[in-house]
Amino acid sequence: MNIGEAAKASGVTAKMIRYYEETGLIPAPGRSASGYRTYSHRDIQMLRFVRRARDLGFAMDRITDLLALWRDRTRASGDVKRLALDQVAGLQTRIREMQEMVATLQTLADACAGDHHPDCPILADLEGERSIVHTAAHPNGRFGQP
Amino acid sequence: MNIGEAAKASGVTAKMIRYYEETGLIPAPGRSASGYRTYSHRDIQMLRFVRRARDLGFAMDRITDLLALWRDRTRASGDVKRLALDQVAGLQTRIREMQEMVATLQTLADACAGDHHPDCPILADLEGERSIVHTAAHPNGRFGQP
DNA sequence: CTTGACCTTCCCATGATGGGAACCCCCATA
DNA sequence: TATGGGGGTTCCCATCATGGGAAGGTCAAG
Repeated sequence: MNIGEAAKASGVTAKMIRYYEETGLIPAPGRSASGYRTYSHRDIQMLRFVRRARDLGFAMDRITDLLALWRDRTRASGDVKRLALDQVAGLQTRIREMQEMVATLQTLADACAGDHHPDCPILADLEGERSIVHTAAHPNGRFGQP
Repeated sequence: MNIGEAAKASGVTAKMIRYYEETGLIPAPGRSASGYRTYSHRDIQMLRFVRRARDLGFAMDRITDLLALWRDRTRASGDVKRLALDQVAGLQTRIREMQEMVATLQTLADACAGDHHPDCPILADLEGERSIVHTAAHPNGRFGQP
């Protein structure tokens, strides 16, 4: 299977497949005589695996861990489950942060007439000395991994 | 006010203040004789504004719009409110996506013994032909703006 | 043999942020 | 007055996951 077919079969673009290989997330596949990458059924499984893990919001380094467990026939399912539950916890944290944003925005919007007049509590709050905006610490980048 | 004080007063790092200026989000401030940037009270208000808007998850180009309305004394508060409610809608979409991920992960984790045995429905699902993972289209990047 | 669809590598860009180097400026204190 | 420390300035590089595109090689069908 060439990279294009592998991409179609796995849902990972050819570009991304090469990138994952370059960064060591996945091993380099075999090559045809003319230098084309060739992918086995197992490789497709692996690519699908990565794709799905991404769809669950896992960061790349977590996927590295998941793949290691996937390949390890002597793994403990408890290790996999822990990664999954950690991910749940991380997602829930970010969900909570966004829900706070929604609540704040909704409060501000409720206080705003929303007509043709210029007076606007939303802008007033954003510019002011004191504000209801929860100016939390966002340690990793902005909102976490994805 | 030099950039360091402006940073402290606004909660935006000096690095970010320069970056916002470079990208045109905020206008270039005055300079002292020796080339130091000097910030007025109004500038501090503006930086705080940007900071808070970021804390509410607004993308930079939306903040550009918000700043334009902020400066425009003939704005209609309805325009501001619309931006706020759009942001609420966007956040809610992303929240829903993440809640789906949580639900999927939780389902998989519940099916996993989580013991020392290698058998793991989580890994099995991720690698398999069919999966319960909702492989949605994530058009903008991964999970939307921030 | 040509054509078009594929593959290869290489470089560049994104958005928001941080790190750091090399250099300049200002003020207080010895 | 000299010096030191804590500012400031610009410039470059890195991140993370992804896409775009150029320049050139390969393959299969017509």
